[in-house]
Amino acid sequence: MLSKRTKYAINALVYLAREGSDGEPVQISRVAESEHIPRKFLEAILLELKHAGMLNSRKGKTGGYYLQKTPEEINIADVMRLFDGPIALLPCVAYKYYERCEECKDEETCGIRSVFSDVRSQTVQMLKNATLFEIIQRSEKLKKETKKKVSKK
Amino acid sequence: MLSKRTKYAINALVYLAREGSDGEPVQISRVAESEHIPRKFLEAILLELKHAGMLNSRKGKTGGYYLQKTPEEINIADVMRLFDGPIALLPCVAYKYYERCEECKDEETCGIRSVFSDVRSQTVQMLKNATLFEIIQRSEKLKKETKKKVSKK
DNA sequence: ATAAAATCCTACTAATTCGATAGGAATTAT
DNA sequence: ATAATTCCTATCGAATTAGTAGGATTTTAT
Repeated sequence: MLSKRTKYAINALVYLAREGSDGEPVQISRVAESEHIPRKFLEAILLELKHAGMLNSRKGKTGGYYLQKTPEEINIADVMRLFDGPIALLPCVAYKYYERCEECKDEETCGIRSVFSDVRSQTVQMLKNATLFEIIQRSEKLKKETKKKVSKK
Repeated sequence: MLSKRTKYAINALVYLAREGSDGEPVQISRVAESEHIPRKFLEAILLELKHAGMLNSRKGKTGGYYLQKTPEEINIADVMRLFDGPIALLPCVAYKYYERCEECKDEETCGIRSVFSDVRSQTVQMLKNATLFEIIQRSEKLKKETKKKVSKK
């Protein structure tokens, strides 16, 4: 399961992609209140997203956070890796975080590894495609469908 | 990432599927040594697999563990759920372990949920197909391919 | 200049989970 | 009987997670 850090990060990013589309910075406390995230905790999360190059900030009185990249460029895979580490379920099939399985006899012919390698590929592909843009699009599509349902009743 | 419990469980199950194909029980210590799993830790794991109906055991002098189901019937999804809980990355898209996301405003139109719902479906499908039988088959196929490579050199 | 308001940074903490061990009870073949 | 095995409960140390505290730093507005 995703850690709360990652969940909060995704929600904050989506919020910033929506609210801060004019380029004006949004204050931490606004994001925290709107998305129901503990203020101080969010502070640390946004800072880490900034260090990772996804966000930028302005300090001081009119300060706040805003996207450093476009919503098309920021994807869930990168956010997950940042906070939760590898997406792979086994270290021996991880890409950035590769590590040999201690107990493994022959990595090349391991059937378990073969299975989890496939799972990783599929998952990473889907999460790379899941950009902030894609998420917002999906949600808008779902809202339209809900409206239809309601008006039919 | 998988917990060590789950990794050990999968390795032990594959071992039992291979070694215990005659139906004779295999001792814990044999599995532990062969798969490099701490003996006492493995004891608890096998017991849990028994309680879940995947293994059975014989007590006493000639005792040990053996598969309760066929290798085609035991799959990785069930093993993972047993030790690590839900396969879903968000509680709101889990099947057996469903829980609402506290901070979520509208589950029905949540773009994040939509993405992770797709990821879950794909992952579960792959892991359900990953039976002990499938794993052993894959490993044998890989061994053949390795032989070819070696003999070519 | 100064005060106000924001981000930035370090350190700490309580609770939970994880991996593993210890010790003995129950069971069974010889 | 006894030897060898599974079964069961309790415990432990280390790591991780979620969150808090407090103040340093930076910037704007007056």
